[in-house]
Amino acid sequence: MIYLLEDDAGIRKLVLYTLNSGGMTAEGFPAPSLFYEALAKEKPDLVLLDIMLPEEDGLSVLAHLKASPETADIPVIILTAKSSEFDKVIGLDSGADDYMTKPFGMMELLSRVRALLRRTRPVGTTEDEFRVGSLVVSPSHHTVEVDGAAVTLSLKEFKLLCLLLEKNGAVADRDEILTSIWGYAFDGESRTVDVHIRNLRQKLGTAGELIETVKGIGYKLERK
Amino acid sequence: MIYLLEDDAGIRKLVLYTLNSGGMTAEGFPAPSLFYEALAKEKPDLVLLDIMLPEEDGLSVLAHLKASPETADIPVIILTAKSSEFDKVIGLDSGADDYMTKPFGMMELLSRVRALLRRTRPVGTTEDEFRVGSLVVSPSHHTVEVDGAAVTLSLKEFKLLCLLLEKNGAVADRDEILTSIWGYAFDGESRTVDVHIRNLRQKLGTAGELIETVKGIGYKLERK
DNA sequence: ACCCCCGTTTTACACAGACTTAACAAAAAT
DNA sequence: ATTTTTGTTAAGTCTGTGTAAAACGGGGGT
Repeated sequence: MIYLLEDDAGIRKLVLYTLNSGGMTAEGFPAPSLFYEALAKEKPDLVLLDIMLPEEDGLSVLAHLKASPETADIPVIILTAKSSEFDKVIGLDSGADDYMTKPFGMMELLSRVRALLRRTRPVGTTEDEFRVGSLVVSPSHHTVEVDGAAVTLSLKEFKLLCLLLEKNGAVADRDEILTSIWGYAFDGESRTVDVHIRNLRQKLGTAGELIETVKGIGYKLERK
Repeated sequence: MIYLLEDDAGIRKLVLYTLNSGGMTAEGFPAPSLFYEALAKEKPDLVLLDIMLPEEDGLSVLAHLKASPETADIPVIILTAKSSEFDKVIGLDSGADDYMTKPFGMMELLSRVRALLRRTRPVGTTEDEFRVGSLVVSPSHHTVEVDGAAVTLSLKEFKLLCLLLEKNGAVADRDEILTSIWGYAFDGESRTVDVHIRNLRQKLGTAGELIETVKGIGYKLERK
């Protein structure tokens, strides 16, 4: 299911028609309020987001999506009439996965949607679940268990944990962690990463010992 | 490492400068032949590919990349002056991961390159591992084994060992070691390198004997 | 509009271990 | 034998990480 948030009825109709013709199911919303309503009921696999909206700015909607662990993983393609480079960068850095400048062609839209779905949902990968020792993590559900007990993590902590898990035992160096989770390089030194690692280790309890420090490089999570 | 295949020297210089400033290593090639040559030696993490090229069409180069299993996984961003929708679809459907139309801004380029590397990195889990005698070293995991037993090395020791392994039996002279690991040339004489070599040999135990001193030059690690 | 709460970032500092240095011994080269 | 280069040791310095606590900032509730 693909959600489209776009106030222009003409574009909305056209895009929905294109996506449906392409074998996907899509639903359109003219305003954020309706979009949020639908979002509460069912989480889409992908969101097409217009930046210029009546009630609320599209980037604000994006921020909302990324703020909640429930929806942070949903890939987003930004649609915009502004084509200035600044907006593009802002869009990409705020968590969007792709963007398109109006007017865009329907074939290109299909290509990009397909490409993004392909990237985020690799073929037949339903088992999105990491198991390491007593630790069980499900990125799609945003849940973490240690010895069967649920653990609540903040967004950054969760992302950090997922990054380490994805590395499959390899070391994630500080730069990689920063650019991957924070999206940019800190200027000076900062204890930010350490603090989050510490909080993670603490919250994970016994499983926290799985996170190993590699001095001078970064951190890794031993796959056992 | 990022490879850039682009015939325009001005753009090439600009892009390389941007990428390097952004903390990435990049190398540029004006023609496919040189690109292929480099490709045979080292596979890049990402390729920026101009469509309009002298010798060979860029899409043809892309097809070559996708045809070989060795290089099919390398993400590609297409650079083009044409902006027709048709070309975009062609580009994306032929296996490119992203697409930029000239003239593009350098900040946008950085954003896209970073985004793409972020997406593709966890997938291409390159299992790199050196095996020499009883010694097993994995740079990405920062682990060292001798006769099956884990050995803990400090950062400098580990880098030193990796350097020697990468030389594949050839001698690493002191200057090379210093500039490669310490990043500069010492002014006066110092026993720093010797001390680290000694610690390495000691920590590696029996495998320490693999490190040979080449008097007047440096050190080498015999590949068996 | 205000305040509070919580996630996040910053600041500051202690500490362990890594790194460098110096001094001397040993080995190889001349 | 003398010089040059490398090995070894131990001491001192320094860098990077852990940790606590305070500052920050946005969102939700009152």
